[in-house]
Amino acid sequence: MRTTAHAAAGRGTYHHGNLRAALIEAATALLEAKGPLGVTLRGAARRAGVSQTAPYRHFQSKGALLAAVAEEGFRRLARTITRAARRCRDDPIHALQAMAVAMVGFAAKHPSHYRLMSGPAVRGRDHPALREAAVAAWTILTEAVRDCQRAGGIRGGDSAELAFVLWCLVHGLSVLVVDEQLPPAVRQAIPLERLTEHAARLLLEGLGQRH
Amino acid sequence: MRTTAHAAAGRGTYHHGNLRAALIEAATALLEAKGPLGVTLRGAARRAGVSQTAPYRHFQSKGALLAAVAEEGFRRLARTITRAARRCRDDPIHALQAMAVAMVGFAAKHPSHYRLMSGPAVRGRDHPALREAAVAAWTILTEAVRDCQRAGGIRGGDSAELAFVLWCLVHGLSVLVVDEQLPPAVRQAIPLERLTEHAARLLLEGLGQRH
DNA sequence: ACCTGAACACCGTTCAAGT
DNA sequence: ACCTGAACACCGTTCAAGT
Repeated sequence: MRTTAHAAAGRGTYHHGNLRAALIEAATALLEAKGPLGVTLRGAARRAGVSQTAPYRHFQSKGALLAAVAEEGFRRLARTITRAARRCRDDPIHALQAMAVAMVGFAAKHPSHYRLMSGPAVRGRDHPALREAAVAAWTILTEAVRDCQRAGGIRGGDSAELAFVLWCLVHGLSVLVVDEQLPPAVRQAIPLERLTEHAARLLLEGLGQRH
Repeated sequence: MRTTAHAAAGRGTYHHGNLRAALIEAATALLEAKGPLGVTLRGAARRAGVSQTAPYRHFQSKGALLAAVAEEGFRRLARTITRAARRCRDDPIHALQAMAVAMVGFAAKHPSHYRLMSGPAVRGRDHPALREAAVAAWTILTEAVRDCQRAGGIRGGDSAELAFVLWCLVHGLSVLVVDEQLPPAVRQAIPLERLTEHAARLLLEGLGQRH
């Protein structure tokens, strides 16, 4: 934030400011303001107060800048679900459900950012740091599943596999929300939070011990 | 197909050929060949053998053309899952599982097309025909759920709500596949088809009568 | 080491004009 | 009714040049 204010004021020449961080910040602002199609390398440079070609000193391409923005998104997502889980450390199943709700809530609150994170603009294959951040978020969920298994809340077996199914469900809901593709019949009546809880509960019942 | 051949041969002047269909076809070809970012209004026009501005007689904008391509994708998807279900008409639960596998298979086979269908490039809100096609596909799944309920395979209640949860799960998996975001631990060992079956089974157990 | 300016090959879209 | 050509305001990226 401070960096942007600095650039906006136009006092510095940016010759020793942290342009890299400023560009990530500018791109993020563009993303939230104008959506994925509104993010432009030139636009980010303008917003940071530098020439159109300056970004190439810090990012190999537009994709590399977007990857950095997405990476930051995954870090925020990880923080968000961690915080949600901490609030119910006593009941692992409840914690898992809270994480699911928090994740969908994050997507609903930052649709463009979530879209970028899961979009084709940045493929993790080309950006190791991005992939790491994504895996870190995903690992948190896996560990929460393992906690549930230890506590006897859900069946045994490969926790990564079980966590993956939950991830699919929550990610699928998030993406539908972000793309405004919730079927009208569903969207009309049910608040998002209850919808997520409901979906997670159905799955967790499937993951129960009884089967 | 025939239209493209016709255009490629360069014999007609396209003054009465079906340019609209030819453009949809050209855009689809570009999409499959070069991915979502490779689809261009000018490129589609070139491929169809007309000037850059000709498309505007048939589509209000690039978005409208993309919406038409996405619409066709939903129709193909609907056909695909219908066909899959027909092959096991005797067992509704098995049919539902087959539909899930077919849907993920469709996404894996046509990643760019699936991406476009669920992307931000085309919002259903602005394109009623697209929305209709999407709802039609989604309705097929809902009816399959209802069949299961009648047969006693899964619990009662709002079939749209249950179908929606299944849709989230399958769509989430499809999107992860398309975006190449399957966690390494998962992708390494398990073939996609088995993964889908496994995910669907877990959920369907959650949807069972016992709870 | 970091940044600028001009340039290239593209875009989507508009508008006047052609048949 | 349907299409073309020139034009406008943008892109991402490269390259030589500046400090």
